[in-house]
Amino acid sequence: MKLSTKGRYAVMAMVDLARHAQTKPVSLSDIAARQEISLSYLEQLFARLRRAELVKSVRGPGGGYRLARGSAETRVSEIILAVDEPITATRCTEMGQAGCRADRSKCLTHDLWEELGNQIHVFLSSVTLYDVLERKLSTHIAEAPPAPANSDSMAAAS
Amino acid sequence: MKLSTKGRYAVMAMVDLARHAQTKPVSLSDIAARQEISLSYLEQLFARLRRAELVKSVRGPGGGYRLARGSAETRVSEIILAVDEPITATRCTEMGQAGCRADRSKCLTHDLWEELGNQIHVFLSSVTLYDVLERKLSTHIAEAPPAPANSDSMAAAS
DNA sequence: ATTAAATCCGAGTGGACTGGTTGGTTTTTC
DNA sequence: GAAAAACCAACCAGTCCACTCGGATTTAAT
Repeated sequence: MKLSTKGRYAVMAMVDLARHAQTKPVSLSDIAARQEISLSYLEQLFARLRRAELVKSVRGPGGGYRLARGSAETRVSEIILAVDEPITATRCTEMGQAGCRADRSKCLTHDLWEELGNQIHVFLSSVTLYDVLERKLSTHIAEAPPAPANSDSMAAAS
Repeated sequence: MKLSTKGRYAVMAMVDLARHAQTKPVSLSDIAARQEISLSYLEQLFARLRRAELVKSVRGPGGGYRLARGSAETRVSEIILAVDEPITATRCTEMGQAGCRADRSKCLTHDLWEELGNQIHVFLSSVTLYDVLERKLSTHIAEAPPAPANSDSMAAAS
């Protein structure tokens, strides 16, 4: 799973949509204004979200977008996968299959990246739009490992 | 924490170094040949790794690099932080402090990205070079969440 | 002393990706 | 018919990545 700002914009927009979708569909210009994302860029993102069947569109005046499913049934991982198509990892041409399997010593880190991908996916799959809105983040997953030495600084995932 | 291919190259190189550092220091041209990374690019990466005091250099013929600490005392998170300087997250100008704290509704996803950053950091901090070499990845951290709906596809983290 | 192996250093570069713009067209409501 | 909205296709400036090039310094071996 690729993690880029594009995916984050999409999640921001979807959270905004989930928040403001009561009865009427929500127009992209509303989301653009609230989230300070350019309208045309949002259009590109929502074209992908629509193809992934995460949202439904209503055309014409008073139209806009609705969530295809409920906010509690839409997981963050799905949004990111929809806009940020996977892309192949560094060497190992694709995760499980051929390529890297050949020369074992050259891809010692293969398992590491695969496991990291699992971690990220598990986490983002465990969070729905509803969770984000209600601030019910499941912090239950990880508990601090032994981690003996000095604590190095933390930053945003990009 | 930023996740890019640069960080992955650095980890690949450091694992290679840990593997081949017996008595002699390991030259970058050896690592470049084994890992198929350009020598000059490796030089840039190791300049950062040296400044971060993760490796020590020995100049002159027969020289090269050594791990500054043992492979079991060098965590993957440190390597990535050394080469891939953090960079500020999307909106929220920096994680904890000012900026995004002001307009709460605009940054509903703040907590999500912060928690994701925590997850990634915890995982990468729990893995040392020794673990990667010995293939002792600590998969103990995450256990599958409820995850009711269909399982969407998995891919590499980038 | 020379040579050569290696680390160091800084500048530059092609390509990819980001975030956005422009300029439309269709659909639909009023 | 006017206007609001989704749609769509191209294009673009900036940035970063992975890499190259051309050196310089240090030092071991001859």
